[in-house]
Amino acid sequence: MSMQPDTISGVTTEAQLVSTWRALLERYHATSCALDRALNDGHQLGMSEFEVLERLVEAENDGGPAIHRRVQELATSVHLSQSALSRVVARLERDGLALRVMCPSDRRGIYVQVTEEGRERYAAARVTHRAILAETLGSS
Amino acid sequence: MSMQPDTISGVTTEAQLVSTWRALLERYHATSCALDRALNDGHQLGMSEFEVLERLVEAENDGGPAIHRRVQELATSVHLSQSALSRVVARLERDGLALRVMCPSDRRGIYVQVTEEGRERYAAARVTHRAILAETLGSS
DNA sequence: TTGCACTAGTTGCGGATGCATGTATATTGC
DNA sequence: GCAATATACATGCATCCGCAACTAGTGCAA
Repeated sequence: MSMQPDTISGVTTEAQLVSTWRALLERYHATSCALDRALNDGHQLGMSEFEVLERLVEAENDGGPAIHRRVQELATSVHLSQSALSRVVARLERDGLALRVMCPSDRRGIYVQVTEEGRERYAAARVTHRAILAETLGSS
Repeated sequence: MSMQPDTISGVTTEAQLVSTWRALLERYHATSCALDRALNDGHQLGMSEFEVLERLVEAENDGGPAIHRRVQELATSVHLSQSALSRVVARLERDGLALRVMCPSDRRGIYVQVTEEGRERYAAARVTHRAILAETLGSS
């Protein structure tokens, strides 16, 4: 019965919006489920852990071996709350994949540094990660 | 040092795949966070609850007022595990938005039926939902 | 210096999810 | 008809997440 969605102008239709959103959800869930399962099964790594490791390794490659990352900076980059990121880092540290280093200039801040084991674990997981992306996103 | 990504052919580059995936994550998180907050604040509804209500209402509109949905069917439709969906339905029922009806032909199965209050709550939330989609996905 | 507001990160807590399992019902093979 | 197997949903449990509160450190101002 009710009011039709705004189909008249060239502006995005409500129905189009919804179908875009559903497609986005579909792709997101398919990919993240496959990723999470593959990373967990093959590398004992959650998606969040992988994403954080990737940022740490990228930062190292970009800026030389001594560049680390601030916790907050990492949080926005991987779309997690600060508290969630704090715990991801705690898990990485517990598993020997990263290190918390006190920032000397501001003793509240923490630098997060990937360890050698972290680099190796990431390198291995990266192959799996890219393969899943190719499988799942390639056939979009 | 290492091997370059497969940049040669017209096939999707690894780097393209990753940037596609990151963009997807960005859009997903931005939209789902905004949605979840708006639905919670304005309508006491989680995203999962909203999605399930939407499926129930759609089923009613498609097939007349007596059509319900199987739990498992709903689960795949909203990208939740069967157990998660069982609990979503439990919450909807607790809040008076849906009803579990025993399926007479197969007494293991249950039909989920939206209540009048559920329809009203959905109708109100729908406006918010579409507005957020327009804001967040429109400016893609 | 001392007081106060602000920032960085951590932690208590409640909620949502997936996996494995449990319970009840249906179906199949004999 | 009956045992074995499969299906549909519910539940115990562990994990992860966000919010709010907390701790520690910084900076500014009187």
